[in-house]
Amino acid sequence: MHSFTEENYLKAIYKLQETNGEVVATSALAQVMEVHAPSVTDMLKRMAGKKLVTYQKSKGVKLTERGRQVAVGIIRNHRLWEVFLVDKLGYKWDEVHDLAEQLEHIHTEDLTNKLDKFLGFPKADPHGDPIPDANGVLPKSKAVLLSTLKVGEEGMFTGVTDHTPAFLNYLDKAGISLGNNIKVKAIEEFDQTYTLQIKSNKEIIISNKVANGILVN
Amino acid sequence: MHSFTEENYLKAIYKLQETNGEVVATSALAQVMEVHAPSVTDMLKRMAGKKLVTYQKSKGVKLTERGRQVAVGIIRNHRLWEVFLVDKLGYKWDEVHDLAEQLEHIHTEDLTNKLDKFLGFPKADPHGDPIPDANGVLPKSKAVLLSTLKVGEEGMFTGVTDHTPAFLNYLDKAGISLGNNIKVKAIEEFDQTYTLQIKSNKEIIISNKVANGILVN
DNA sequence: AAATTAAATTAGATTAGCCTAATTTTACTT
DNA sequence: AAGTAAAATTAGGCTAATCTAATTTAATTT
Repeated sequence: MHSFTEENYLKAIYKLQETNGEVVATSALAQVMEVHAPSVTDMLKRMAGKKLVTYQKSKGVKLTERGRQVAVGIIRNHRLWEVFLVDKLGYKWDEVHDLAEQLEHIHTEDLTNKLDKFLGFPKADPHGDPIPDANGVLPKSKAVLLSTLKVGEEGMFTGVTDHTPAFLNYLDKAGISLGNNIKVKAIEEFDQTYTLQIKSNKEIIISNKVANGILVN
Repeated sequence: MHSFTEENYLKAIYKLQETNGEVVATSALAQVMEVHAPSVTDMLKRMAGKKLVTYQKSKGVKLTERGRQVAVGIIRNHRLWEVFLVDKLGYKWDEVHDLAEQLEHIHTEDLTNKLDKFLGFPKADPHGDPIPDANGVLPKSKAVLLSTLKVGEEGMFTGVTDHTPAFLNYLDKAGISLGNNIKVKAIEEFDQTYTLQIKSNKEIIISNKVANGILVN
């Protein structure tokens, strides 16, 4: 139906629209897709021809409704495959991204829905990212960065903003796992470090960088 | 590593070598790959450059050892994914081929082996085709065509030579399933039809065409 | 062995997706 | 408002994988 490349552009545009606002710049896309700007311009023209995006020369791109549907479908598929890889095949959460990047492009509606059922209709992937439902609806999360909590406040660790293996590994080593309750015991003004209490027992100190990678509810 | 296209050529060459002898002709490949002959010539040159095949102008192709390893790896992966689709996701045996054609190209050694383990190290795919082991060894089958049996002889239904959905559906409808014991009760000389006894109870009549699609052991 | 037919190759194009270099458009300063 | 910097586009090329038309090589028939 659509090439892997087109699907990757759609996904990238979708994510940029989510985080950086409605209209996406050529340069931003070029950076995310790791190609040079003229390649993006080329591709956007082709995709506009297929009604996947609306593109105005030098004015950036937006997804059409159809483009959004495809993008969300890919994301749904990606996250379901991640659950499969972790829950069924025994991969660790920091190992699945690249494989899921490939598997996500193998999707018929039927396959995705059967996989969803097989996995028990999971609501989030191994990193806590919500899985869109079969209609392309993505539940709005009201999770906030751990770094926005004040001393004494607490929340449940429900997701990460940093998906790099390095960060995920750090969390493993620090003993911070999805679902844990995290309470901010202290914030050191001097160097912006946080003292946390995890699961009402152990206490640890993390940097601001780490606190910015953790989402709590 | 290798493109999907290269992998498909390797698989096609492998299968043609198995059935039609050591050396594969350009025209045979063109037919299987559903492309025109000059495309094959082109591709063979590229693949010879990568040491995946040995190719002599106008003399046909053979796989190199490396080419064979890759081809068998793809077949292993294809068959494991078919088992997954049928056993885990609930697909029927006539529905999985096209999906597995895509999934087969997503393969790291690790993924394939984890999938193998998850599926319980199956020895055959849903059509009875043997699954190569992790070292690329494919068990030699001594199955024979049902059409070669004489009256009174019997065997266990262990595979098909015709993988089309139409044929597989016919077998479903006729109540002939993998693993069934099949005994030839009679062969009608006039029109080459076979009267079979399935699982020591029901008796059915099949055509020669069907008898040529069934492998027994 | 010559002639014919069939198979394979070469030559020259096409498309998707990418590139670099040059140019144009937009945005930002002063 | 003019000048500069940054962003985007056009122009022209490249590669993988395909095509058609023309040619060459191999196989088969007389």
